[in-house]
Amino acid sequence: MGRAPCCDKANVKKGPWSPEEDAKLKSYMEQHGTGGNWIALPQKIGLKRCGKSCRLRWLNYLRPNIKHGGFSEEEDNIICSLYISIGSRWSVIAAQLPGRTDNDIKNYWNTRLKKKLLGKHRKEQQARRGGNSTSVKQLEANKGIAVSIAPVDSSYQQPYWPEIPLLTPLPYSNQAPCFNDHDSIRRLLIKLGGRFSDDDYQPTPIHDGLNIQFSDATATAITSTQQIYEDQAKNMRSSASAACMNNVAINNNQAQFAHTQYCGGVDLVQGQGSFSSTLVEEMVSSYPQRLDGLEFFYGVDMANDKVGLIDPNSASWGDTNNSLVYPPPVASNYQDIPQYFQEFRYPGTQ
DNA sequence: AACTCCTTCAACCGCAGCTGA
DNA sequence: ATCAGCTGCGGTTGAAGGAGT
Repeated sequence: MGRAPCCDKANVKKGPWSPEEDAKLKSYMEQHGTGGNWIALPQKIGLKRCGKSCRLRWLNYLRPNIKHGGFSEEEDNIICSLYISIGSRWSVIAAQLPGRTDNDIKNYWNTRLKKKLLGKHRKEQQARRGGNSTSVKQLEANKGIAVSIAPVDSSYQQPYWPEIPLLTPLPYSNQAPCFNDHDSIRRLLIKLGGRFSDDDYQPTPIHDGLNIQFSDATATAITSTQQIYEDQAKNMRSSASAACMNNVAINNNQAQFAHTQYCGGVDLVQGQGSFSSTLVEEMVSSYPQRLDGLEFFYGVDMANDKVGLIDPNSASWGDTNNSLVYPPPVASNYQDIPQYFQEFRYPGTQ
């Protein structure tokens, strides 16, 4: 016996919404709100729609202050930076962009930003490697297992490590991090949906424990890439970018590989939230201004627009209402926007 | 003009998590 | 502790329109 359907599929209208339906829903929502029950709402207002469909229509289209299209460069930077940091958690990303919906951002990323980024990245790799790069199609074909495959032969040169793109320091980022206790960080990360190990640095082959079968060549390349990360991390332990690589490359023993990440200039696979909490703590306490997009570690209470300790048990980062009512801090100048993204957005201007 | 291919984006679907009984 | 109902999320689909031939 399967799960009971949320509505009577046979008597439910699908497809595009008519202006009349929009008007009904909008008018009801403005007067009454959901009444705490989306499922019952369509019946109340005489719509032959699934409750989920009503919710989606309201959140993505009818809700006040929704912006469509026309993403600014600032928004591009924020989206890219957050995607790099946290992956495809569109609701969290949307919460950083007032008036934007997760659906919009997701569409924008999938149809435009990703292509631009990959295209740009490939170009640069080709330029650097004389055309020996992983193609976009290959990356896509790997179904989220996108790893820039470095040649493993003896002539292999130092890999290309551009700076991790950095957001302009946020207004509150010069504050001392509030999450300086191990458990708070860990609980918040769990709240955000990750799984985290208490184990500290434990070098583990990047492909260990994965439910993914790599070809020998790919596995070799991943191992090789991991070695590069480890070497880089050892050499650059003092930078957040090294810590990022270190995290991603090493602490994947519990990983559920869900996201294709672009980090540190290399497309790589990031375990879903399997950061070492100690490393996170180290990053937070030592290099707060370099935690791209991870400003939630800084303890900003968005709901009250103040810096302070968020109760990790009550913080709700997916709350789109907050994003509308309390605009998040946004970079206000471009002097620190990474050259990479400037070039990516305005090719050939530098 | 007609056709095909590509891009965009609104909407759908299924799953996971939360909550209350 | 378990279960059912509901919500929220992210991946995917498909219609519509634009671009190219």
